[in-house]
Amino acid sequence: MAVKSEHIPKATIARLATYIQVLSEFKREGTDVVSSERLAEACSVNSSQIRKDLAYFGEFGVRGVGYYVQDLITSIKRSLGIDRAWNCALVGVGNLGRALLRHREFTRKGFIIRGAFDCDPYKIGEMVEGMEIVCSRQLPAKVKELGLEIGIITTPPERAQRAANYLVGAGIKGIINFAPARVAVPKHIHLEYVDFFHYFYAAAFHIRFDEQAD
Amino acid sequence: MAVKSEHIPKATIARLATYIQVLSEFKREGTDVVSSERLAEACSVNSSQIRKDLAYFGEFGVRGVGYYVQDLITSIKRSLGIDRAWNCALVGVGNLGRALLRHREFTRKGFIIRGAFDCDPYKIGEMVEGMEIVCSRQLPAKVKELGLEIGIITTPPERAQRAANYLVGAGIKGIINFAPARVAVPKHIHLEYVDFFHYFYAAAFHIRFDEQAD
DNA sequence: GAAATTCCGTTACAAAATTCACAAACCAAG
DNA sequence: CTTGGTTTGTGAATTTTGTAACGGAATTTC
Repeated sequence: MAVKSEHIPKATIARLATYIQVLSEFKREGTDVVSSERLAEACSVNSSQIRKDLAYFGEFGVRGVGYYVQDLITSIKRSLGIDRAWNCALVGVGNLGRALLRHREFTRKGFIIRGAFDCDPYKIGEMVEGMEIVCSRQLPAKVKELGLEIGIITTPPERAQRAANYLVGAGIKGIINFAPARVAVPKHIHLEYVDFFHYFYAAAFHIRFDEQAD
Repeated sequence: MAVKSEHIPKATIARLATYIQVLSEFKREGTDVVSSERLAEACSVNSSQIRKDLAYFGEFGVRGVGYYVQDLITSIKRSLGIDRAWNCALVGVGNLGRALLRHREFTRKGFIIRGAFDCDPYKIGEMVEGMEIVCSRQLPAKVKELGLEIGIITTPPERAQRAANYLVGAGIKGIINFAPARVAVPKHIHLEYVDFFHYFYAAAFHIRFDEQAD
Protein backbone atom coordinates (compact mmCIF):
# COMPACT_ATOMS: atom_id res chain seq x y z
CA MET A 1 0.00 0.00 0.00
CA ALA A 2 1.83 3.06 -1.25
CA VAL A 3 1.44 6.50 0.23
CA LYS A 4 -0.37 9.08 -1.86
CA SER A 5 1.52 12.16 -0.80
CA GLU A 6 5.21 12.96 -0.26
CA HIS A 7 5.39 13.89 3.37
CA ILE A 8 3.25 12.61 6.22
CA PRO A 9 3.17 14.55 9.51
CA LYS A 10 4.61 12.82 12.52
CA ALA A 11 1.40 13.68 14.37
CA THR A 12 -0.61 11.76 11.79
CA ILE A 13 1.42 8.61 12.45
CA ALA A 14 0.83 9.00 16.17
CA ARG A 15 -2.90 9.42 15.63
CA LEU A 16 -3.13 6.38 13.37
CA ALA A 17 -1.87 4.31 16.30
CA THR A 18 -4.67 5.76 18.42
CA TYR A 19 -7.24 5.01 15.74
CA ILE A 20 -6.17 1.36 15.70
CA GLN A 21 -6.55 1.16 19.45
CA VAL A 22 -10.02 2.67 19.46
CA LEU A 23 -11.13 0.69 16.41
CA SER A 24 -10.03 -2.49 18.17
CA GLU A 25 -12.27 -1.54 21.07
CA PHE A 26 -15.19 -0.98 18.69
CA LYS A 27 -14.50 -4.36 17.13
CA ARG A 28 -14.51 -6.07 20.53
CA GLU A 29 -17.88 -4.45 21.25
CA GLY A 30 -19.23 -5.86 17.99
CA THR A 31 -19.49 -2.59 16.05
CA ASP A 32 -19.04 -3.26 12.33
CA VAL A 33 -19.32 0.20 10.83
CA VAL A 34 -18.27 3.55 12.22
CA SER A 35 -18.48 7.12 10.92
CA SER A 36 -15.55 9.52 11.11
CA GLU A 37 -17.70 11.54 13.50
CA ARG A 38 -18.13 8.72 16.00
CA LEU A 39 -14.52 7.60 15.74
CA ALA A 40 -13.42 11.21 16.21
CA GLU A 41 -15.39 11.52 19.42
CA ALA A 42 -13.86 8.34 20.84
CA CYS A 43 -10.36 9.55 19.96
CA SER A 44 -10.95 13.13 21.11
CA VAL A 45 -10.03 14.61 17.75
CA ASN A 46 -11.80 16.46 14.96
CA SER A 47 -13.59 14.33 12.36
CA SER A 48 -11.94 16.19 9.47
CA GLN A 49 -8.67 15.30 11.05
CA ILE A 50 -9.44 11.63 10.77
CA ARG A 51 -10.62 11.84 7.19
CA LYS A 52 -7.53 13.84 6.26
CA ASP A 53 -5.15 11.51 8.06
CA LEU A 54 -6.63 8.53 6.27
CA ALA A 55 -6.61 10.35 2.93
CA TYR A 56 -2.80 10.36 2.98
CA PHE A 57 -2.89 6.62 2.44
CA GLY A 58 -5.95 5.99 0.32
CA GLU A 59 -9.74 5.88 0.27
CA PHE A 60 -10.90 3.50 2.92
CA GLY A 61 -14.44 4.68 3.60
CA VAL A 62 -17.80 4.45 1.88
CA ARG A 63 -19.75 7.67 1.40
CA GLY A 64 -23.09 7.69 3.10
CA VAL A 65 -22.01 4.71 5.19
CA GLY A 66 -18.75 5.21 7.04
CA TYR A 67 -15.79 2.91 7.60
CA TYR A 68 -15.97 -0.84 8.03
CA VAL A 69 -14.17 -1.36 11.33
CA GLN A 70 -12.24 -4.51 10.47
CA ASP A 71 -11.31 -3.25 7.00
CA LEU A 72 -10.09 0.05 8.40
CA ILE A 73 -7.92 -1.67 11.01
CA THR A 74 -6.39 -3.77 8.26
CA SER A 75 -5.87 -0.76 6.01
CA ILE A 76 -4.23 1.34 8.72
CA LYS A 77 -1.97 -1.54 9.71
CA ARG A 78 -0.92 -1.98 6.11
CA SER A 79 -0.36 1.78 5.80
CA LEU A 80 1.88 1.79 8.86
CA GLY A 81 3.77 -1.27 7.73
CA ILE A 82 2.60 -3.40 10.63
CA ASP A 83 0.71 -5.92 8.55
CA ARG A 84 3.70 -8.18 9.05
CA ALA A 85 6.05 -9.15 11.87
CA TRP A 86 9.26 -7.23 12.63
CA ASN A 87 12.24 -9.01 14.16
CA CYS A 88 13.91 -7.08 16.95
CA ALA A 89 17.19 -7.19 18.86
CA LEU A 90 17.30 -6.01 22.46
CA VAL A 91 20.62 -4.66 23.72
CA GLY A 92 21.12 -4.24 27.46
CA VAL A 93 19.50 -6.82 29.74
CA GLY A 94 19.01 -4.81 32.93
CA ASN A 95 15.76 -4.22 34.79
CA LEU A 96 14.09 -2.40 31.92
CA GLY A 97 15.38 -4.86 29.32
CA ARG A 98 14.04 -7.81 31.29
CA ALA A 99 10.68 -6.13 31.70
CA LEU A 100 10.41 -5.64 27.95
CA LEU A 101 11.49 -9.25 27.29
CA ARG A 102 8.71 -10.41 29.62
CA HIS A 103 6.12 -8.12 28.04
CA ARG A 104 3.84 -10.38 26.01
CA GLU A 105 2.39 -7.46 24.10
CA PHE A 106 5.46 -7.20 21.85
CA THR A 107 4.82 -10.49 20.13
CA ARG A 108 1.10 -9.80 20.01
CA LYS A 109 1.70 -6.47 18.25
CA GLY A 110 4.09 -8.02 15.75
CA PHE A 111 7.40 -6.83 17.17
CA ILE A 112 9.18 -10.06 18.01
CA ILE A 113 12.28 -9.84 20.14
CA ARG A 114 14.46 -12.63 18.76
CA GLY A 115 17.77 -11.75 20.36
CA ALA A 116 18.89 -10.42 23.77
CA PHE A 117 22.38 -8.94 23.88
CA ASP A 118 24.64 -7.67 26.64
CA CYS A 119 28.35 -7.12 27.08
CA ASP A 120 28.47 -8.13 30.75
CA PRO A 121 30.26 -11.53 30.94
CA TYR A 122 28.25 -12.43 34.06
CA LYS A 123 25.01 -12.15 32.14
CA ILE A 124 26.08 -13.87 28.92
CA GLY A 125 24.68 -17.37 28.74
CA GLU A 126 21.86 -16.65 31.20
CA MET A 127 18.36 -17.56 30.05
CA VAL A 128 15.61 -14.93 30.13
CA GLU A 129 12.11 -15.84 28.99
CA GLY A 130 13.44 -18.80 27.03
CA MET A 131 16.09 -16.72 25.35
CA GLU A 132 19.84 -16.92 25.89
CA ILE A 133 21.68 -13.67 26.53
CA VAL A 134 24.35 -13.33 23.87
CA CYS A 135 27.50 -11.19 23.69
CA SER A 136 26.94 -7.93 21.82
CA ARG A 137 29.88 -8.78 19.57
CA GLN A 138 27.76 -11.46 17.98
CA LEU A 139 25.24 -8.91 16.74
CA PRO A 140 26.37 -8.88 13.08
CA ALA A 141 26.10 -12.67 12.84
CA LYS A 142 22.74 -12.78 14.60
CA VAL A 143 21.26 -9.91 12.61
CA LYS A 144 22.00 -11.82 9.42
CA GLU A 145 20.99 -15.21 10.78
CA LEU A 146 17.67 -14.10 12.27
CA GLY A 147 16.81 -11.22 9.92
CA LEU A 148 16.74 -8.64 12.71
CA GLU A 149 15.62 -5.21 11.56
CA ILE A 150 14.87 -3.11 14.64
CA GLY A 151 17.21 -2.59 17.59
CA ILE A 152 15.98 -1.81 21.10
CA ILE A 153 18.48 -0.06 23.39
CA THR A 154 17.89 -0.62 27.11
CA THR A 155 21.42 -0.05 28.41
CA PRO A 156 22.45 2.52 31.01
CA PRO A 157 22.88 5.96 29.39
CA GLU A 158 26.66 5.84 29.25
CA ARG A 159 26.58 2.66 27.16
CA ALA A 160 23.80 3.71 24.78
CA GLN A 161 26.10 5.09 22.11
CA ARG A 162 28.16 1.91 22.04
CA ALA A 163 25.01 -0.17 21.72
CA ALA A 164 23.89 2.04 18.84
CA ASN A 165 27.26 1.60 17.13
CA TYR A 166 26.99 -2.18 17.42
CA LEU A 167 23.48 -2.15 16.01
CA VAL A 168 24.35 0.13 13.11
CA GLY A 169 27.46 -1.87 12.33
CA ALA A 170 25.43 -5.05 12.33
CA GLY A 171 23.13 -3.67 9.65
CA ILE A 172 19.99 -2.89 11.65
CA LYS A 173 17.51 -0.51 9.97
CA GLY A 174 15.96 1.30 12.91
CA ILE A 175 16.60 1.89 16.60
CA ILE A 176 14.25 2.48 19.52
CA ASN A 177 16.28 4.02 22.32
CA PHE A 178 14.89 3.58 25.83
CA ALA A 179 18.14 4.80 27.44
CA PRO A 180 18.06 8.37 28.78
CA ALA A 181 20.84 9.55 26.46
CA ARG A 182 21.08 11.00 22.98
CA VAL A 183 22.90 8.86 20.43
CA ALA A 184 24.35 9.68 17.02
CA VAL A 185 23.59 7.41 14.07
CA PRO A 186 23.93 7.72 10.28
CA LYS A 187 20.88 9.44 8.93
CA HIS A 188 19.61 6.45 6.97
CA ILE A 189 18.96 4.75 10.32
CA HIS A 190 15.58 5.58 11.79
CA LEU A 191 15.91 6.56 15.44
CA GLU A 192 13.17 6.97 18.05
CA TYR A 193 13.61 8.06 21.64
CA VAL A 194 11.29 6.61 24.27
CA ASP A 195 11.11 8.33 27.62
CA PHE A 196 7.88 7.96 29.53
CA PHE A 197 8.99 10.54 32.07
CA HIS A 198 8.05 13.07 29.40
CA TYR A 199 4.44 12.22 30.22
CA PHE A 200 5.03 12.62 33.92
CA TYR A 201 6.68 15.97 33.37
CA ALA A 202 3.74 17.13 31.27
CA ALA A 203 1.34 15.99 33.97
CA ALA A 204 3.33 17.72 36.72
CA PHE A 205 3.44 20.92 34.70
CA HIS A 206 -0.26 20.98 33.94
CA ILE A 207 -1.36 20.06 37.44
CA ARG A 208 0.75 22.81 38.90
CA PHE A 209 -0.23 25.29 36.20
CA ASP A 210 -3.96 24.56 36.32
CA GLU A 211 -3.92 25.09 40.07
CA GLN A 212 -2.36 28.52 39.61
CA ALA A 213 -5.03 29.42 37.04
CA ASP A 214 -7.80 29.07 39.64
CA MET B 1 8.35 30.43 38.74
CA ALA B 2 5.30 31.70 36.90
CA VAL B 3 4.75 31.32 33.18
CA LYS B 4 4.98 34.44 31.08
CA SER B 5 2.45 33.57 28.44
CA GLU B 6 -1.05 32.05 28.58
CA HIS B 7 -0.67 28.94 26.51
CA ILE B 8 2.40 26.77 26.11
CA PRO B 9 2.58 24.28 23.23
CA LYS B 10 2.59 20.63 24.14
CA ALA B 11 5.64 20.22 21.93
CA THR B 12 7.53 22.77 24.01
CA ILE B 13 6.95 20.75 27.17
CA ALA B 14 8.23 17.63 25.42
CA ARG B 15 11.35 19.46 24.26
CA LEU B 16 12.06 20.87 27.71
CA ALA B 17 12.34 17.28 28.92
CA THR B 18 14.89 16.63 26.18
CA TYR B 19 16.84 19.74 27.10
CA ILE B 20 17.13 18.54 30.69
CA GLN B 21 18.45 15.20 29.50
CA VAL B 22 21.07 16.72 27.25
CA LEU B 23 22.04 19.39 29.78
CA SER B 24 22.56 16.65 32.35
CA GLU B 25 24.97 14.98 29.95
CA PHE B 26 26.83 18.26 29.48
CA LYS B 27 27.01 18.64 33.23
CA ARG B 28 28.42 15.13 33.64
CA GLU B 29 31.09 15.99 31.06
CA GLY B 30 32.01 19.06 33.08
CA THR B 31 30.67 21.71 30.70
CA ASP B 32 29.61 24.79 32.66
CA VAL B 33 28.29 27.08 29.95
CA VAL B 34 26.51 26.25 26.72
CA SER B 35 25.13 28.35 23.86
CA SER B 36 21.70 27.75 22.37
CA GLU B 37 23.53 26.80 19.18
CA ARG B 38 25.49 23.99 20.80
CA LEU B 39 22.55 22.77 22.84
CA ALA B 40 20.41 22.83 19.70
CA GLU B 41 22.84 20.65 17.83
CA ALA B 42 22.89 18.08 20.63
CA CYS B 43 19.10 18.02 20.73
CA SER B 44 18.66 18.01 16.94
CA VAL B 45 16.52 21.13 16.94
CA ASN B 46 16.82 24.72 15.77
CA SER B 47 18.56 27.14 18.12
CA SER B 48 15.74 29.71 17.89
CA GLN B 49 13.44 26.96 18.95
CA ILE B 50 15.34 26.57 22.18
CA ARG B 51 15.47 30.27 22.89
CA LYS B 52 11.76 30.62 22.19
CA ASP B 53 10.83 27.60 24.31
CA LEU B 54 12.78 29.01 27.23
CA ALA B 55 11.32 32.47 26.70
CA TYR B 56 7.89 31.17 27.67
CA PHE B 57 9.17 30.79 31.21
CA GLY B 58 11.67 33.60 31.68
CA GLU B 59 15.10 34.85 30.72
CA PHE B 60 17.64 32.26 31.73
CA GLY B 61 20.57 33.13 29.48
CA VAL B 62 23.27 35.76 29.40
CA ARG B 63 23.75 37.61 26.11
CA GLY B 64 27.19 37.19 24.67
CA VAL B 65 27.76 34.21 26.95
CA GLY B 66 25.10 31.54 26.76
CA TYR B 67 23.40 29.52 29.47
CA TYR B 68 24.95 28.27 32.69
CA VAL B 69 24.28 24.54 32.53
CA GLN B 70 23.41 23.91 36.18
CA ASP B 71 21.31 27.07 36.44
CA LEU B 72 19.40 26.18 33.30
CA ILE B 73 18.64 22.66 34.54
CA THR B 74 17.31 24.15 37.77
CA SER B 75 15.26 26.75 35.92
CA ILE B 76 13.69 24.25 33.54
CA LYS B 77 12.87 21.89 36.39
CA ARG B 78 11.22 24.71 38.28
CA SER B 79 9.34 25.73 35.12
CA LEU B 80 8.02 22.19 34.65
CA GLY B 81 7.09 21.85 38.29
CA ILE B 82 9.56 19.05 38.95
CA ASP B 83 11.62 20.96 41.47
CA ARG B 84 9.78 18.95 44.11
CA ALA B 85 8.64 15.35 44.61
CA TRP B 86 5.26 14.07 43.41
CA ASN B 87 3.51 11.25 45.23
CA CYS B 88 2.01 8.64 42.94
CA ALA B 89 -0.48 5.78 43.20
CA LEU B 90 -0.11 2.76 40.94
CA VAL B 91 -3.27 0.86 40.08
CA GLY B 92 -2.99 -2.62 38.56
CA VAL B 93 -0.10 -4.78 39.76
CA GLY B 94 0.44 -7.03 36.73
CA ASN B 95 3.65 -7.49 34.76
CA LEU B 96 3.87 -3.88 33.66
CA GLY B 97 2.90 -2.56 37.08
CA ARG B 98 5.57 -4.64 38.79
CA ALA B 99 8.18 -3.47 36.29
CA LEU B 100 7.36 0.16 37.05
CA LEU B 101 7.43 -0.49 40.82
CA ARG B 102 10.90 -1.98 40.42
CA HIS B 103 12.10 0.89 38.22
CA ARG B 104 14.46 2.93 40.40
CA GLU B 105 14.34 5.90 38.04
CA PHE B 106 10.93 6.96 39.31
CA THR B 107 12.21 7.92 42.73
CA ARG B 108 15.32 9.45 41.23
CA LYS B 109 13.23 11.67 38.96
CA GLY B 110 10.98 12.75 41.79
CA PHE B 111 7.91 10.66 41.05
CA ILE B 112 7.57 8.51 44.13
CA ILE B 113 5.19 5.59 43.97
CA ARG B 114 3.81 5.44 47.51
CA GLY B 115 0.88 3.10 46.97
CA ALA B 116 0.24 -0.05 44.88
CA PHE B 117 -3.42 -0.94 44.36
CA ASP B 118 -5.23 -3.88 42.83
CA CYS B 119 -8.70 -5.37 43.10
CA ASP B 120 -7.59 -9.01 42.80
CA PRO B 121 -8.03 -10.61 46.27
CA TYR B 122 -5.15 -13.01 45.55
CA LYS B 123 -2.75 -10.10 45.15
CA ILE B 124 -3.92 -7.96 48.06
CA GLY B 125 -1.51 -8.20 50.97
CA GLU B 126 1.39 -9.33 48.79
CA MET B 127 4.62 -7.36 49.15
CA VAL B 128 6.25 -5.87 46.05
CA GLU B 129 9.47 -3.90 46.40
CA GLY B 130 8.79 -3.29 50.09
CA MET B 131 5.27 -2.11 49.41
CA GLU B 132 2.06 -3.90 50.33
CA ILE B 133 -0.56 -4.28 47.60
CA VAL B 134 -3.75 -2.68 48.85
CA CYS B 135 -7.36 -3.03 47.74
CA SER B 136 -8.40 -0.32 45.28
CA ARG B 137 -11.35 0.53 47.52
CA GLN B 138 -8.90 2.01 49.98
CA LEU B 139 -7.76 4.60 47.47
CA PRO B 140 -9.68 7.57 48.95
CA ALA B 141 -8.20 6.94 52.40
CA LYS B 142 -4.67 6.41 51.09
CA VAL B 143 -4.78 9.44 48.79
CA LYS B 144 -5.57 11.61 51.78
CA GLU B 145 -3.19 9.86 54.15
CA LEU B 146 -0.17 9.89 51.81
CA GLY B 147 -0.93 13.01 49.80
CA LEU B 148 -1.07 11.16 46.48
CA GLU B 149 -1.47 13.43 43.47
CA ILE B 150 -0.76 11.40 40.35
CA GLY B 151 -2.35 8.07 39.45
CA ILE B 152 -0.66 5.49 37.24
CA ILE B 153 -2.95 3.00 35.50
CA THR B 154 -1.35 -0.33 34.60
CA THR B 155 -4.43 -2.53 34.52
CA PRO B 156 -5.61 -4.60 31.56
CA PRO B 157 -7.53 -2.42 29.08
CA GLU B 158 -10.99 -3.58 30.17
CA ARG B 159 -10.35 -2.44 33.75
CA ALA B 160 -8.72 0.90 32.91
CA GLN B 161 -11.93 2.90 33.12
CA ARG B 162 -12.76 1.49 36.55
CA ALA B 163 -9.26 2.32 37.76
CA ALA B 164 -9.69 5.85 36.44
CA ASN B 165 -13.01 6.18 38.25
CA TYR B 166 -11.45 5.06 41.53
CA LEU B 167 -8.60 7.52 41.12
CA VAL B 168 -10.84 10.43 40.25
CA GLY B 169 -13.20 9.61 43.10
CA ALA B 170 -10.27 9.51 45.48
CA GLY B 171 -9.30 13.05 44.55
CA ILE B 172 -6.22 12.46 42.41
CA LYS B 173 -5.17 15.42 40.21
CA GLY B 174 -3.65 13.70 37.19
CA ILE B 175 -3.54 10.29 35.55
CA ILE B 176 -0.90 8.56 33.45
CA ASN B 177 -2.58 5.71 31.61
CA PHE B 178 -0.34 2.86 30.47
CA ALA B 179 -3.30 0.62 29.61
CA PRO B 180 -4.11 0.33 25.90
CA ALA B 181 -7.59 1.79 26.28
CA ARG B 182 -9.16 5.23 26.21
CA VAL B 183 -10.70 6.41 29.44
CA ALA B 184 -13.12 9.24 30.23
CA VAL B 185 -12.39 11.61 33.10
CA PRO B 186 -13.71 15.03 34.19
CA LYS B 187 -11.85 17.70 32.33
CA HIS B 188 -10.15 19.18 35.39
CA ILE B 189 -8.17 15.91 35.66
CA HIS B 190 -5.02 15.91 33.58
CA LEU B 191 -4.77 12.71 31.54
CA GLU B 192 -1.79 11.36 29.60
CA TYR B 193 -1.69 8.22 27.50
CA VAL B 194 1.54 6.24 27.37
CA ASP B 195 1.96 3.69 24.61
CA PHE B 196 5.47 2.93 23.52
CA PHE B 197 4.23 0.90 20.58
CA HIS B 198 3.59 4.26 18.96
CA TYR B 199 7.35 4.54 18.59
CA PHE B 200 7.59 1.08 17.10
CA TYR B 201 4.83 1.87 14.63
CA ALA B 202 6.61 5.05 13.60
CA ALA B 203 9.85 3.13 13.14
CA ALA B 204 8.14 0.41 11.11
CA PHE B 205 6.47 3.00 8.91
CA HIS B 206 9.64 4.95 8.21
CA ILE B 207 11.80 1.92 7.61
CA ARG B 208 9.33 0.58 5.09
CA PHE B 209 8.72 3.99 3.54
CA ASP B 210 12.38 4.96 3.25
CA GLU B 211 13.09 1.68 1.51
CA GLN B 212 10.42 2.42 -1.07
CA ALA B 213 11.85 5.88 -1.66
CA ASP B 214 15.15 4.44 -2.89
C1' DG C 1 -37.44 5.12 -8.79
C1' DA C 2 -37.14 9.82 -7.07
C1' DA C 3 -36.18 12.49 -3.00
C1' DA C 4 -34.06 12.95 1.24
C1' DT C 5 -30.39 11.81 4.13
C1' DT C 6 -25.92 10.45 5.39
C1' DC C 7 -21.11 10.80 5.25
C1' DC C 8 -16.66 10.56 2.72
C1' DG C 9 -12.84 13.02 0.21
C1' DT C 10 -11.03 17.32 -0.98
C1' DT C 11 -10.34 22.09 -1.33
C1' DA C 12 -10.08 26.48 0.88
C1' DC C 13 -9.22 28.81 5.01
C1' DA C 14 -7.54 29.67 9.78
C1' DA C 15 -4.49 28.82 13.41
C1' DA C 16 -0.37 27.40 15.27
C1' DA C 17 4.34 26.31 15.34
C1' DT C 18 8.86 26.99 13.55
C1' DT C 19 12.49 29.59 11.55
C1' DC C 20 14.65 33.92 10.31
C1' DA C 21 16.78 38.15 11.25
C1' DC C 22 18.28 41.78 14.02
C1' DA C 23 18.55 45.04 18.01
C1' DA C 24 20.08 45.00 22.67
C1' DA C 25 23.18 43.17 26.08
C1' DC C 26 27.30 41.30 27.67
C1' DC C 27 32.33 40.23 27.97
C1' DA C 28 37.19 40.74 26.90
C1' DA C 29 40.96 43.20 25.27
C1' DG C 30 43.53 47.10 24.55
C1' DC D 1 36.33 53.85 28.19
C1' DT D 2 35.73 52.25 23.75
C1' DT D 3 35.74 48.76 20.21
C1' DG D 4 34.89 44.11 18.43
C1' DG D 5 33.13 39.74 18.74
C1' DT D 6 29.35 36.84 20.74
C1' DT D 7 24.92 35.36 21.88
C1' DT D 8 20.46 36.13 23.78
C1' DG D 9 15.45 37.50 23.34
C1' DT D 10 11.86 38.75 20.32
C1' DG D 11 8.86 40.59 16.48
C1' DA D 12 8.12 39.35 11.58
C1' DA D 13 8.04 35.98 7.90
C1' DT D 14 7.41 31.37 6.66
C1' DT D 15 6.01 26.83 6.98
C1' DT D 16 3.24 23.42 8.80
C1' DT D 17 -0.79 21.65 10.85
C1' DG D 18 -5.62 21.63 11.91
C1' DT D 19 -10.58 23.00 10.94
C1' DA D 20 -14.53 24.16 8.31
C1' DA D 21 -17.21 23.95 4.24
C1' DC D 22 -18.98 21.66 0.35
C1' DG D 23 -19.59 18.65 -3.82
C1' DG D 24 -20.59 14.09 -4.85
C1' DA D 25 -21.43 9.15 -3.89
C1' DA D 26 -23.98 5.69 -1.46
C1' DT D 27 -28.14 4.26 1.13
C1' DT D 28 -32.72 4.53 2.86
C1' DT D 29 -37.42 5.98 2.69
C1' DC D 30 -41.64 6.63 0.60
